[in-house]
This record gives sequence, structure tokens and C-alpha cells, in this order.
Amino acid sequence: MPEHEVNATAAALLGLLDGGPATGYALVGAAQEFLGDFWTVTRSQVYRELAAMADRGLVTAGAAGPRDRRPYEVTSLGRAAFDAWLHSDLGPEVVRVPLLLRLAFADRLDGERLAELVADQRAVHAERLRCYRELETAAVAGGTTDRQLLTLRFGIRYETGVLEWLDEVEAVR
Amino acid sequence: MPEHEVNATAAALLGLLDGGPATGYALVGAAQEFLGDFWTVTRSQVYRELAAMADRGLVTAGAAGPRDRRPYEVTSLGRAAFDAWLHSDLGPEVVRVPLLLRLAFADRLDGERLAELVADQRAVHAERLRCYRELETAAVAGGTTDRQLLTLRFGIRYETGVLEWLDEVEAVR
DNA sequence: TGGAGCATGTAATGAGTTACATGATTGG
DNA sequence: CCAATCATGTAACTCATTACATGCTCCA
Repeated sequence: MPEHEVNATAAALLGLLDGGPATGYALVGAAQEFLGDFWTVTRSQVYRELAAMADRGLVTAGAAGPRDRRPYEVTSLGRAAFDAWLHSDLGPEVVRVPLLLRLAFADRLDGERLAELVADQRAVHAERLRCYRELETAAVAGGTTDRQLLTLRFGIRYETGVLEWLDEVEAVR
Repeated sequence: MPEHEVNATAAALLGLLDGGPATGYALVGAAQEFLGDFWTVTRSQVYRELAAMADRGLVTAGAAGPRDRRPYEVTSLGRAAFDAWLHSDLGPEVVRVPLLLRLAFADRLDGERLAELVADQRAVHAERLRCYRELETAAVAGGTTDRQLLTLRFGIRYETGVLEWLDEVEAVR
């Protein structure tokens, strides 16, 4: 039984590579596009994972173009690893909310600063919500499948919830 | 202008230490109790941060008891660092949802496995919600301040939202 | 044609998790 | 007083972020 486990980020890359070979840089863009804010990947991560996966034979690097720009291609081993991941148990979900940490020590903040803090957060989340809503209508108009909209719907729900909670926070003061 | 910035985890420890000296192990417990699931800290983190802060003079280590068990105490420098953190800008909030990543590749999953996945998640989040609700009623009965309830309220909102979203997911299939 | 700005990759650092080691405690 | 269990700390590892380096492109 081969130990071909991959972490979630690597798996995401394998999934994206299933659509055809791509370079690291392209994968960063594809991930951002396809996975959005709920599973971010940075360039450094991508290159690290690609290199590691190449070592393990899950992908193969093509010939280097200009600046070491080389396309990676998924191997059958890689496809197997992706499939295994796809059927593996989900890891626990972590939600780290800086504002909650701050509020835990709210008694050490004067009321004015606290109000300012809440107002800032409200602006941030309202903007995100607006952005998601916009993307949603664009997607619906563009004929996206419901399945692809799920991410956006999650985002909308989440941001709405945060905003409502902020109301509560303000009510308590 | 001294560069006494601390990260959020270190700041949390400073905040907790403000209540009096404590050992690493005690701080782990206090953090879990006081910050809950929305800012987790592990033992390793705590000891690392304490050591680093001692190096920087933000805390001082007391005499070692049994197994190197030593209480840490916050210094005035540490108090200043905490205060600076308290008034600093909030970092961005990250929400990484493994289920969303999985669903992004849902077209590679057969319907049965997908349904199972969703059912599992539903169970997990329902249980968490139940747990938060229980804590909430206990807290209210125990006369906790509204402020301290905010974390719990966030949790309740969040879990409720996730469960509703799971309904949507199921509807799409 | 040169330099401003973008594309692409890498290195250094920081944060978080898992696995481990071992000293205390306590019920039988 | 021995074994099981809990308490406490440490080390090794994986993952993520920030800062950096440098090659390309394209327009003035």
C-alpha cells in the first residue's frame, strides 16, 4: 500500500492540473480564480508543493522555458493521489477571527476605540459582501452552474452573518 | 520608537498574564477557556512565545519548580507591548473551509459519496452548535456579562449559517 | 533603446501541528 | 509500592507569509 497522501493544497494543484499542464504561476492564478478566498494559495506554496510532488513522482516537470518557466503535468500516480484525497476524510475547519481575540480584551479598550474598531470591521465585511454579490449576479448572468456558485453563496452567508453579529456587538458596547 | 510588536498569540498571552503570573501549562488552559475555538493556541506555541518574549524582556521567568515548571510574569515593557497590540490594526481574517475545497472538485465525486460528505459535515456542525448553545445557557444562568458572550454568539451564528448553507448544498446536489 | 512596470521564481522567516519524553500522582 | 494515568515541557516537522531577486515586454 503506497503512502501517497497529499495535503489539501497539493491536492488542489493536482485537481487543477487535471485540466492540462500548467506552470506554477498559472496555477496560482487558476487557484485564486477557481477556489477564491476560502482556500488561498501563495506562489511560494505552489512552487514548494510542485517540487515536492515532482520528487514523489506525482507530477513531472516539462522543459524549462524562459526564466525557468516550466509546465508541470500530472502523472497517473498523481491522479491516484488526487483521487485518494478526494475520498479521504475532511480535516477540521479552522476559523480564526482576529476581532474576537481583540474583543476578548475589550475591557482594556476605551469605548471610542472600540467603536472605531467595529466600524472598521463593518466596512471591511460590507465591502466583501458587496463584492461577492456582484460576482454572484455576474455568474448567474453568465450561466454558471449552481455547483460553482456554492462558494459564493457560502461567502455571502458568512459575511451577512458577520455583519449581523457586528450589530449585536455594537448593541452590547 | 521601540519596535515592540508582538503577534496575536503572544499578545493573547500577555493579556492573560495581566491577571497574574502563570506557567505555560496554565496559560494553555486559560487560553482555551477564555478564547475558545476562535483563537486556539497549542502548548508548543505557548512555550515558544514565552521563551521569545522572555528574550525580549516582555516577560520574566520565575524560579523553576518541579519539572522546570516556572511561572512567567509580565514586565512593564510587556504591558506596553500588549497595549500597542491592543491599539494596532487587525490582521485579515482567514476562513479556510476544507469542505469548500472539496466541493470545488465535486464533479469528480459520485453522488453517493457527496451525500455522505454533506451528512458528515452536518453532524459535525450540528454538534458544535448544540455545544455552543449549551454553553450559552449555562453562561447566562451563571450571570456572565454580555461582552463575554460575544464569542459564543459568533459561534452560534456561524454554525447556524453553515447548517443552512449545507441545506443549499444538498438542494443543488 | 532604455527604463518602468509586470511576470515569475526563490529564499528567509514565522507560525502552527504532531509526536515524543519524562516527571508527578494516585487508586488498588 | 507498583502500574496506570495525568501533567508538563520539548523537539521535529509541515505549512504559510513576507520579502526579495531578476528576467521580460512594451511604450515613450
